[in-house]
Amino acid sequence: MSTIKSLSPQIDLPAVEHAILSFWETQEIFKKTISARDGQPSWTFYEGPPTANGKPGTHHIEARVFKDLFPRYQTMKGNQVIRKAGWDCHGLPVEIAVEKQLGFNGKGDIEKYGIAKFNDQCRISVQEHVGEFTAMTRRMGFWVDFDEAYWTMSSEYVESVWWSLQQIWKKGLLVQDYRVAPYCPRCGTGLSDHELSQGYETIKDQSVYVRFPATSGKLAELKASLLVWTTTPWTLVSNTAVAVNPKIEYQVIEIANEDTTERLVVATNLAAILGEERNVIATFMGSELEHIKYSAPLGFVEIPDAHYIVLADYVTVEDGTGLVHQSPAFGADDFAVCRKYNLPVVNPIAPDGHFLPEIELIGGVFFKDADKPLIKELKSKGLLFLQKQYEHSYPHCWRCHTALMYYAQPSWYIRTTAIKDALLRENANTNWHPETIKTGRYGDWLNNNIDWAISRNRYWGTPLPIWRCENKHEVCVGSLAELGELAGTDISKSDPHRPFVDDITFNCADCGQVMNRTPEVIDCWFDSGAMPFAQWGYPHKPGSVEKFEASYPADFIAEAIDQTRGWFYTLMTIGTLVFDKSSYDTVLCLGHILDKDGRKMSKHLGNVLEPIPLMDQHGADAVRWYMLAAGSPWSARRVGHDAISDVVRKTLLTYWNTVSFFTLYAKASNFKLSGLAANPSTMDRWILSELNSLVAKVDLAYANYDSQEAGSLIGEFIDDLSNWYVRRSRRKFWDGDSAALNTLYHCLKELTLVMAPMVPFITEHVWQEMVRNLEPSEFESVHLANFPVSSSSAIDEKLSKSVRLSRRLVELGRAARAESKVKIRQPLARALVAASGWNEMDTEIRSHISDELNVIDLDEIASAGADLVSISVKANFRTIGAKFGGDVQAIAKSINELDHGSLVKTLRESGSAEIKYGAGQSAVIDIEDLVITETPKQGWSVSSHNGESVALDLALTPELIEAGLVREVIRAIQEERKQSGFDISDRIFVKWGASKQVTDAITKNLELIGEEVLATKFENVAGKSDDSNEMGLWLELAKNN
RNA sequence: GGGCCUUUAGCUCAGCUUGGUUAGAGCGCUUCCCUGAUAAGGAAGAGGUCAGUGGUUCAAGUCCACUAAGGCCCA
Repeated sequence: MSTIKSLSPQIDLPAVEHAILSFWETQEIFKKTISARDGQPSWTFYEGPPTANGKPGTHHIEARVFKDLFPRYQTMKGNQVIRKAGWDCHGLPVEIAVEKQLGFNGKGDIEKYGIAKFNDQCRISVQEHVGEFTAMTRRMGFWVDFDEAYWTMSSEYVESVWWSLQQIWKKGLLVQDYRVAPYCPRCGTGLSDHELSQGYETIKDQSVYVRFPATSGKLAELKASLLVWTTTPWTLVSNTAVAVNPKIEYQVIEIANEDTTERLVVATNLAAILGEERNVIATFMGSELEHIKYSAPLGFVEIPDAHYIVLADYVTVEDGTGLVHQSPAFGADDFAVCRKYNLPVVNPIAPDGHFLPEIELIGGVFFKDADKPLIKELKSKGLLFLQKQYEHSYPHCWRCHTALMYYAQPSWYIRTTAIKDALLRENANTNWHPETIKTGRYGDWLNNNIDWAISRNRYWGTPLPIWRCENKHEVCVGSLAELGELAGTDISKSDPHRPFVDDITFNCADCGQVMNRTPEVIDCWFDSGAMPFAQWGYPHKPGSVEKFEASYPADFIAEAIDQTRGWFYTLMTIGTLVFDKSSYDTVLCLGHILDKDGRKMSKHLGNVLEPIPLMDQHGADAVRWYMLAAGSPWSARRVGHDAISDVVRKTLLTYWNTVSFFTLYAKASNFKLSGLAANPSTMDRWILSELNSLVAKVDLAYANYDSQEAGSLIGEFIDDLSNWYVRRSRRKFWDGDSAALNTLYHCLKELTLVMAPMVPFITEHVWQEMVRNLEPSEFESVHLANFPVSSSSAIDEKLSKSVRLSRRLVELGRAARAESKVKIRQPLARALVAASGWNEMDTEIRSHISDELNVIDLDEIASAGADLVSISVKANFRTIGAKFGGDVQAIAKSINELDHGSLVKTLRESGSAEIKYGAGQSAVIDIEDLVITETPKQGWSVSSHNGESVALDLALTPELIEAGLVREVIRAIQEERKQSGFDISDRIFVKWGASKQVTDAITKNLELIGEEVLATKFENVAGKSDDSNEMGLWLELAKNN
């Protein structure tokens, strides 16, 4: 039998965590948690790969904490949980980081530098940042297998992605089309809608109201000008038409303009913008205006056969003028409308976002910068009617923050609209947390689904594996081997990236022409969405088919809410496209992490909390607990030092100190582990009941992915254990009571197991230092152990209720004490209690109340005699309301007017009473319909709440006063013991002196005092006293072992 | 412009599903108490128009409608 280690209450959590980290590492605990479950059911989790394009931030901890908790829990429940790390390597974010590093400014620079060299730099950059993510991940205790990590840039991953694209292509769902799409002129690429959704920013633009003089038809006869509103003046250069809604009414209105008058055409509902003084000259329906010509606002570009009114249903009268300027190259609606009228698509802007150099005035100017000179030009031409600042949210590139333009361009699409029904079906089968996302944010998104624009005109990404000849014959390739076969060379060891793959050509099987690869790479969101199969190199890599099939779909994924249209979408969509089945069952959708003032963390604001320093200051456990249990995981949460140190003080240290307390007394009494007592005391039964219900409830909470509930249950139990069970059982621990120590040990051990998935470090420390110290044969690590099983027979609801009542009564008694100004150390003769449930209360529980309140007797208030007690009652609205509905107020009034004492007497004797109220009505009530408050009439200090009262008898006798003095003396000696740093089991020699009254009290009670303070020898030193305390008590202590 | 979320003490948040007459907790502050583990624990106090308006109801922080502010998502 090993001796028990006494653990200091002082603990340096971060230091302990570092020790635990190396223990896990050297003993390979993580690997063992997986190999120990060989042959057990598997529980699948997919790691959403972080984009390795920058430093990890505190917000990265959030999702990773959840991604760690549930796998740890499932492992303890006996499942095998494979956790493969992953890295999202491709895409614009990486390219942009490298561009910045190399001082580039656009695609031209990259091509000059060379795509091969550029992509090498991207590869290097990814590897650098992966190191920082690994360090953070390791420090926070997120167990994920880095050795087997998948990299989206690896050949096997790219080939797997190619295979899936080929599947989609074979179904006819991967096609090229021309469309107006959001386009970043700086990055030179289109953006997908889910990328777009990340970059809206509220900006102020100049909106302009411009006159387009009509040149034909009725409007020309009336000498009217169309009044057109736009928030993008730069698109006026390529104005092609003006759209009106055929079903909306328009007016020609004459207004005074300085010395003259002018006539303008606007929608009737929007005429107010022309001011109060206006004359309506004519009224037309939009449909009557079709084909009326107008003179183009700026004549910078030739647009033949254009500049007339077209009809479009999408035009509204919500803002502007009801006349919408059309520039088909820069708006999806415009494009569709102009195509219908066979109008030309004229685009004066180069792919780099600058106006073509030959254009007058604004040639070579960046599109956004052209607004100012164009407005000036319109003004000087007398076309500008009104200019107004307009605040709106406008899409920006999610990485480089350049304002996007809608731009007609060839693009590859995945026809996700074709599988919309399947997506809705899969979503319906998905378990969302929180539930509202399923039909809300995400469901809406699916319902309004549009095709996925998947191609990017960039460099560092999975190349689109499509080869075409000049006759537009197409081949989609599914692997390097397949490509090699077509090209007639072995390229299985080649890099599948640009530029090498671009060089591979072969002849078309149909027409014999040379086939070249289409130059685009794909949206990197496709890469990450393909991870369920691509992480295994499916289906090319040997063994991948089995691994994939065993792990699809995932039981569980978790990310922050911004992934609803990112990873959550691509994962589900690719799964459904390729396998007709979504790739996950349960998804946890977390709120964002904000700074302590509720702002986003960003470098500009300087409010970023660096994750590793944060964890080294407070401990990773504290940060984890905060993320999991403080506030709702679904809503945005504020993180600051105060909130986290609160977790340490309140939860972690209280837990640790209870452990430390146990070891201290276990050691002092040579504790032997002997299991739970056959006949436990009431207090032991109570805490074991609480423990078993804790285990059951936490088990359920974890199974439901509710870490907040688990945290609050654990927090309550720690409080019960430390601040009631231990506090109330202290004397038993001093006495080395084996049953109590065994109970406490059992509670701490199971608590440790229950907490282990949330706070893996401190629980491992307790496991090693306490559990394995007492039970060397226990599991090597707490994380290899099994989750405890709740015994329902140990749960005693009545007892639990009774103890809760006793704690409320103690609270009331303390309040009464404070009120009366009689210190708790001064014993009182008795207290009277009124509370329903009092009669059923166990004597042991009652004794805790009298102990806590330091009263000798505790009685039911009724025993004080009716004449000493005053009774007041209030209607219990909840029950009376349910029975009598609308009459409740009248009944309450009648109850109030009755004699309360006799009403309660009647109810207690006969069980019911008739209340007359209103105009001769009556109601029969029972005792439950009243809230009864009983208080002694005088000479008592009383405190009541919700019908429960505690009254203290304040009368003091000489005996009580003496007992009070003795307790003061004991307390003073204890304090002195503590100051002197004696061990808790040291026996002492007390030299003392005091005032006359106190000397008498001490002399009479030497034996009692000696027992309490472990004094084996006393000496009253004549003439010694200390005036610094009320008792004049002077003490000198020495060891007397 | 549309949708969703939030708004309760100086601060952070419960409570709202199922309406009930003294609206809670933690942090902070003041005063006090208690202490053979504790960085703890306890009591009292100050601090609330439960964002606003209207409605339903005997009764609204809670249900309904509208409004405002903030946030998120979308156009």
